[in-house]
Amino acid sequence: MDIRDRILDAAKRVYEQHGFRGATTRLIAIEAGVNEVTLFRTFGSKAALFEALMQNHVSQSPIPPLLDNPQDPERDLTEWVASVLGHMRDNRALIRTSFGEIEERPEAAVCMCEGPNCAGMLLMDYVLRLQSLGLADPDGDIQTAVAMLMSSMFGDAISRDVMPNSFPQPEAEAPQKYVRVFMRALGISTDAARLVSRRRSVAGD
Amino acid sequence: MDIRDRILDAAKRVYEQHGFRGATTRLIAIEAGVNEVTLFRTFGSKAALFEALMQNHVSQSPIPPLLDNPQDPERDLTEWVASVLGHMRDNRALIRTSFGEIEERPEAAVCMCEGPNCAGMLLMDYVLRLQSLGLADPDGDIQTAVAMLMSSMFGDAISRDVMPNSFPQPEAEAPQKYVRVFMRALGISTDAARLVSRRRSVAGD
DNA sequence: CAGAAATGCAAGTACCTACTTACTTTCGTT
DNA sequence: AACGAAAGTAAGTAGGTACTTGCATTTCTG
Repeated sequence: MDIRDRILDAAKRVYEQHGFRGATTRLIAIEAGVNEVTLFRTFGSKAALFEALMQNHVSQSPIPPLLDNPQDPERDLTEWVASVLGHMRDNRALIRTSFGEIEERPEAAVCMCEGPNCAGMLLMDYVLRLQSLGLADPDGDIQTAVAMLMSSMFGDAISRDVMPNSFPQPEAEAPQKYVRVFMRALGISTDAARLVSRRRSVAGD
Repeated sequence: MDIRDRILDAAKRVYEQHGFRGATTRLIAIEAGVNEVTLFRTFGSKAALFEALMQNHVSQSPIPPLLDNPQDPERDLTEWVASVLGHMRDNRALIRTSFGEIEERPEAAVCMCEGPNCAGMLLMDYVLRLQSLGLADPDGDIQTAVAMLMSSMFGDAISRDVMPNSFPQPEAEAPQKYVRVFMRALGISTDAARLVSRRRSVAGD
């Protein structure tokens, strides 16, 4: 592994645990198994290191999988929520730490928001498509429901380990439970889904 | 104002902005308008100061208002959500900062969770009461819906200023919107509410 | 194998940190 | 006016921080 990447990796781990101020160049160098001087020779300064770290993170953060034409909404949504929530959980320490430093270093948090922001728009589009297909109540407050589902994933990802009893159990079934409540709020019933596939197969004949 | 409280107040402000490491005793003393030595004479150490700060915060954090017997669920819930969300918003910097330091100093974050934890239980009780009164669908996933509403408030409080477009607009109407989606997910209709008041008034005759 | 580039090592700079000590000033109470 | 408690002031300690410098060592490359 490249020494640059090794330092970036170490910096991420140390940052997650100690924050920007606590992530001393000495700690990062030790964690990376390199000399502290090498760190400065490679990145120039601590600030530059963290800039590179953030760029690195966004560039290799998987774009949330797009949802193709709705077929089985519950299955599609559950799979999607599981994926997005999984990604958020994997990065919970990073999200928490950068959010905690919003006041001092907003860039990091803003950078962490890009993914969820984009994911929310995808979800919104998907539900609007459902609605225009007549598979969701025409008077449902989609915008609010989407915000709530996104917040549910956000909250689950960063708070579950602190207050586990406040979240759906078991952890693995959370995506399905969130999706079911979400669908119910928007009047997307499983029956409607079946109706569609029937309608589709008829139209396909 | 007592000098102790002045220091505690200043410490809170400085901590919100700079975190534990960044909240130097020097900065706190300047912000409080007292000498740094006075700070140490009053609290003994920086650690003790922050312990006092947290105790102070929980002690003067208003217990979320209890919900009495359900009358107009939408109005009750909206009022309650507005109050809880308002409190969370007021403390968003504190919540974010302490959550960001969970890995290093879990006490602070755990302390911030007490309120929401208790609020969630109150909400759950309320909805269970609605359900037992036949005012909510008997097969609704109350636990999940409550978790989602709590997460929605949490997310709104700490993320709205970073990604305003991802949350219901305008800000002031967010509580009502959250509650309506919540009620819909659990089959608590406004009609049901009217039904009750009618039932009540009949019973009262 | 030779030269160059990358890395390690030891030491040092200038500054910040929590915290202490010794002394002086302010101020309310008697 | 006298006393004592609470506050301020100045200085210092011991350690940590980002970052630099000079030189030895390794490692890669032609």
